[in-house]
Amino acid sequence: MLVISPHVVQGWQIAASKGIDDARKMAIRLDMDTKTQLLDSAEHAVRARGYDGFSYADLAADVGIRKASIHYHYPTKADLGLALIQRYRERIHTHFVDIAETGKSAGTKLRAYLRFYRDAMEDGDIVCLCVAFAISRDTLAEPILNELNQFHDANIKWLTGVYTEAREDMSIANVGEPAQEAAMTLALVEGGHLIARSAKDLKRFDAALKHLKSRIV
Amino acid sequence: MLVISPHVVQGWQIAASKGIDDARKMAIRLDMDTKTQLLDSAEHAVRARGYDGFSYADLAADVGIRKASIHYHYPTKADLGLALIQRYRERIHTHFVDIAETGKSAGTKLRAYLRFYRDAMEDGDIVCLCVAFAISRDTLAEPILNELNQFHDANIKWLTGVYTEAREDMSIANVGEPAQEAAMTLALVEGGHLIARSAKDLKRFDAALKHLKSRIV
DNA sequence: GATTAACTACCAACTAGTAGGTATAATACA
DNA sequence: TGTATTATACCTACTAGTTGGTAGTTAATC
Repeated sequence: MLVISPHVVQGWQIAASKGIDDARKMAIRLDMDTKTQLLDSAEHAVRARGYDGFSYADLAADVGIRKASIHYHYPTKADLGLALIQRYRERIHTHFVDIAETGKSAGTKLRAYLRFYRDAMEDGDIVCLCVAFAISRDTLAEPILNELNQFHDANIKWLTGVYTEAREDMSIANVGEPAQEAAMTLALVEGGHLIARSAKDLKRFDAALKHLKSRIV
Repeated sequence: MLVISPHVVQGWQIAASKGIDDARKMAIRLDMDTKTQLLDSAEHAVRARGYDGFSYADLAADVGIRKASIHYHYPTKADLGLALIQRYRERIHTHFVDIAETGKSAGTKLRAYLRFYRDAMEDGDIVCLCVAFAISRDTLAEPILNELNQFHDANIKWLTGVYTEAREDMSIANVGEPAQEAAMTLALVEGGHLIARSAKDLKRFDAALKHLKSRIV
């Protein structure tokens, strides 16, 4: 059952719905969902230039509405920041579940994790949202900080599970303490993002991860 | 031979010099070298809040001169940024030379490198200058970007040397391709800085590096 | 007398955010 | 079914404060 409310419905879903004429369909499809468009634009901006590196004016120009109208959707920048990281965390959670459900070996799961972080960089010009947020740490509101910590904890927890599994199925070589391996892996992908971004070269990311990848049998 | 020029002389050096009366000595010592004070303050600010997270107003308040006076020493923010990263790179270069000259094993050198990056975090509230700069990458002037790349290259080169040495003296276990190990190590310390900063907890840095450290025999 | 290192007093552009208005759509009700 | 009300999603116009940066002045030192 589809409810026509642009705030929760994706463009492609609207296109598949019935009872409204084609012109209207296209109109909704074209301006899509403003709230989502704002999140998409803001996320790219933060990941490319940092939380202090983008403004409501940039956002307005990118999305095509007036600056003041953004405040209708996200009253303050902190509200927008929170929505940003909440969606980000949900997205990565979904991905974790998807990988876990494949039932493949721990090594294959780790490979999928690393590929996810690599793909997230686009052409090496954006980093993980949490890398960008970490820099602005002490200008951030408490709820955002809370989400930031939960993001890291979720990563560590998931990775610890994978390394624990790897000790049984032997799909990764020389597995040490799973929690330690997890901390190392997270630092490696986030650091990999950073040095790849510095040089604007994805090969740096690959170089940083090659050693770990070679341990996957 | 000491030359009394506040631009290049440290406070403790002036205190040890002769030929100027005590009152003057103290005066120079107290307001130290404004240019250096500005660099120190700016470096801490960038590493704590990012390049876009501090202003000339913050700096002026911290150092105790007026905002406009900063422009006398560093005409533009880009000039200040460049001075910042140049000094940073020189400092780390000196440290590399110091470690190399000890003539100790490759493992001991790597341990010194890791300790240097750990100490640089203070209580987990500042990151490597280049981590902060990487985020603001596309708002940075060309010469700063150049320094940023040179910083990374210097790290990779030095670490590659250490790992090459380690293959001979066997002071690090299971050494793979030195250049790859170097890329991994740099990503690890920079990523370690980030996740430690996110949680404001140095233990995260230690956790991330424990696996690598355990390979040092 | 020139240089150094500071100052006061600006400026234009930009920052997040507010006030109040408008057109359109959804809903409530006679 | 037609009409009034309310909600949505934008708009123009504005504000107070901040940003990096400039112009011109002053006092002390080489």
